[in-house]
Amino acid sequence: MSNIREVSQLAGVSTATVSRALRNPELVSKESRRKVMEAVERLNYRPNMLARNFRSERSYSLVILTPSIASPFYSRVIRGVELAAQNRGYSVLLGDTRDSLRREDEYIELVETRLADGIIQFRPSESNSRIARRTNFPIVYACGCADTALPSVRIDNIEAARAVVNYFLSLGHRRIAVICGPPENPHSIDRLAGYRRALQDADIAEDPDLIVHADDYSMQSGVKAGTRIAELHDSPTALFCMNDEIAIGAIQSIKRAGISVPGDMSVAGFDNIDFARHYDPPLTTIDQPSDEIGQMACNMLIDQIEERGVSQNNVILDYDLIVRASTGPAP
Amino acid sequence: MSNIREVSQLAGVSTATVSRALRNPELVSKESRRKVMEAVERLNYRPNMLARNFRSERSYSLVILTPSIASPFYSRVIRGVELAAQNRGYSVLLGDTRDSLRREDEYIELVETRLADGIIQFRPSESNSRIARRTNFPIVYACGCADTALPSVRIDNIEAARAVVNYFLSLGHRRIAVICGPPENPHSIDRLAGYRRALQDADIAEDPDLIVHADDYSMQSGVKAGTRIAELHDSPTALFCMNDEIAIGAIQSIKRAGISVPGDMSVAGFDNIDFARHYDPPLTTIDQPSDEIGQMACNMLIDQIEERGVSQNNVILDYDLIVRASTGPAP
DNA sequence: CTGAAAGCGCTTACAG
DNA sequence: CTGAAAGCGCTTACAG
Repeated sequence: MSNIREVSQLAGVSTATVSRALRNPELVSKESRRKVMEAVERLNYRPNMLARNFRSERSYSLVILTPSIASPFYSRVIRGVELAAQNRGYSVLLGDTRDSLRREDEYIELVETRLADGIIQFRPSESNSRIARRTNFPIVYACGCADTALPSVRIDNIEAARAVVNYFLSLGHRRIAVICGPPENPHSIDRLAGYRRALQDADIAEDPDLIVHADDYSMQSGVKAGTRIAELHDSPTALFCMNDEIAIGAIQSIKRAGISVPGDMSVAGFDNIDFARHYDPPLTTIDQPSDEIGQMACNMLIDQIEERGVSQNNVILDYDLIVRASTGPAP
Repeated sequence: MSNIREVSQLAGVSTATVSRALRNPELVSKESRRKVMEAVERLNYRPNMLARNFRSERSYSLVILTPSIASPFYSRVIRGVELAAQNRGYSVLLGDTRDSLRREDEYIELVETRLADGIIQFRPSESNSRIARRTNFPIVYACGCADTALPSVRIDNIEAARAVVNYFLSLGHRRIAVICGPPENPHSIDRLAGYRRALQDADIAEDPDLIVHADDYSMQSGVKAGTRIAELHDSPTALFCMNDEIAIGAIQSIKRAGISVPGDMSVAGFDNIDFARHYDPPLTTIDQPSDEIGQMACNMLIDQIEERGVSQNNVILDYDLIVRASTGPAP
């Protein structure tokens, strides 16, 4: 592998000129530039980025901290991050934490040891997080909730959940159930707040039987929670699930119990994952602008890194209620 | 930020001793170790990995080259890669190529400029690839086909496809259709070969009408291809789809056309993505050991990097035929 | 516009 | 077991 010295010798200039010709061509005469480029070409020289990064004290990479890369929703946000990062010359390091704080800590280490310039955090909660204690590095929260003062990009979960329930109400539903994620999960808390607000505004008393918590946001948990909904004595006519996977699992249980969707019960999800429109029935859901969230979070993070100032932006993007065949008028 | 010199001064030893105490503690006396650790603790010293990597000419990171991270199957393989990488002290750089050769090239640059030590390639075909021309860096193909001489981890696609068709035959089906991916796609080629072999062995003449090519491996393309299957004059009683997304899209079209699955037509997929078991009907499919493929590919790559020898291993893992409710006896 | 030179923070052969 | 010293390949203030 050739280095900058060999290039400078072949080109008959100093290493400084080679460096300038490569990084800041405008600082160098046309003639020098030509000689350097020719030498680079002949030697098939590729700069050693390990040296460059070390010298410039920048890794030009970002860590994505996510509970699971294998989530249909998050993986789309990650694509957005990655696109924006590549456009600005940054690489993306995958930090699949598998919900383990130890693993998360290991990825935060990457920033502390300079292997990454900043973090995009998908986990909505700051509690127990090492990040909560040491926020002296660039970070942006993506897809989070209102509970962070740090820069973030997200939708308004309370309003979006409220929109779903209001839509049910407009169809004449009065007994509306909800399947949340885990009780302490910030998304669950916000979306449940939206559910409650909509019911209150419609003067409908809350029925604790209609509020079910799933163990997590998986289809499997949706199956389990859906079974409980299907077994209710006084059956609801509508069901709001806090993500599409839970909705899909729940519908499976509900159909299996002989309840038709949406004939007997309307079901809505959240996120608008690719599968939503291909399920049977196609799923009414909240569309989050996943790509845009990812790109914006990434650009905000890089701005933060490059200007070395901490912006306190909390960007709230629009969601869309997508109506499909899984919901209909109250029976 | 403190550096190694400050630590050495506080500990009263040389920087060499600090370095050794941190990387090869066994080379250093217990007493020195203690002093160093104490100083590290007091200064909250974190080694500058940018310097360490530069010095040791290693980035300790790998690039994953994938057409899309937002694929339910690949994202699970990626999780496996990431787990194995973290266990061995490597980071994973995301190379979502979006099927663009220009983007793929930019990621290969990372290896050429030392920012990555090797590549895990998911794209099965080598044609048009820069990799095909410059294979002088560590690389492992994951989930590929038989067409590479380079190290790889995969299942036997021909045999797996054959197993699906043989299973259809055992249920009494004789008119068996197939929806492939794009014609030039290596997975399509292999799986179609398996389909053909099974039919030949059963002395069933091939009917070109029953072989349909989808534009890609998406559900949307499955919908389109499924429509063509549903419109066939002499309807098949079984349909093999080359991945689960196509199968899901196809089933949607088929059901919409009034054909019951599996009553009138059995449908099978490939990959066993999470949604397969939650679809309606739950999907018969080929389970690929995604996590194991990812971990093994990663470990093979790191072995290659660290031993600096190119192993020519082609590892072929077992698949499983998972029978669910989307398939049944021929009508 | 250009070059000589210092230096980024480590690691590692070498000598003791 | 330890330290002094060289050096990895760049970048960049400095002087001209």
